[in-house]
Amino acid sequence: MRTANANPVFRALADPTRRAIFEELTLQGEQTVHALTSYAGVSQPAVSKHLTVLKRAKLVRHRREGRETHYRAQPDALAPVVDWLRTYGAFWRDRFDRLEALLERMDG
Amino acid sequence: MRTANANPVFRALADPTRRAIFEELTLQGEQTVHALTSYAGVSQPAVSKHLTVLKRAKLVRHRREGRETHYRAQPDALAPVVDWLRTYGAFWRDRFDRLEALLERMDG
DNA sequence: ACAAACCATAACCATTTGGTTATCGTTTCT
DNA sequence: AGAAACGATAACCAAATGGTTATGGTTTGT
Repeated sequence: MRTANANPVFRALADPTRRAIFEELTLQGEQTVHALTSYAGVSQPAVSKHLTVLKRAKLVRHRREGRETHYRAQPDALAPVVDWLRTYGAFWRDRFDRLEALLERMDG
Repeated sequence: MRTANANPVFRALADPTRRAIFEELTLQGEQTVHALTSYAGVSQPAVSKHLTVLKRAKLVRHRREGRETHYRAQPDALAPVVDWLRTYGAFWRDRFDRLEALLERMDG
């Protein structure tokens, strides 16, 4: 289960509107496309396209309910980014590693 | 000192060639544009442009030495991404928070 | 002094991206 | 049944992106 392809995730997070949508879903929970549209300040088709990109990165899931589609954040899809930071964010790596060691000792 | 603008950083990390350059600088240390060019598999001007983007995100620093320019990674510029993950990566937030608490107790 | 090496910039190009309006298929409401 | 709401898709467009070759300015080597 080690780190899926990071590229779609980094790509998806590169756009501020997309990040805003993901943030909204994270903070407020599941939302319809309609609700997200009034939040995002762009047209409904634009939101649908952003959601498609987020979907490809597995950062959101959707659930159809009648005529509406409910989207929710899937934050564990951020794992590739966390892994990447652990490997290349030298400044942070030590802290991550110390965390892991400590947690394992605690959990053990 | 809380979290500079995250956008240039996310943008910079969105391109795989740029990530590869940053990774190379992180793992191998300071490098000239020439060295990075043979590593990256694109033309020298392309590398220069990528370095400019990384520079704007403060992910790299450069140092002129005669006719060559040495670049090195500046991984603490990843801080905005880490902060963002702490806020919106709900799945990871607990671990981050536990880390902070533990480290503070240890350092104290 | 001349030539070569190094790197940034300019000029250019094809593709991708993020947005729009228009439309279509469903589902719900009256 | 007919109208309205919801959301995905199509068609389109301007701007941004990532790449190229050409060039120019320094610095180094002969």
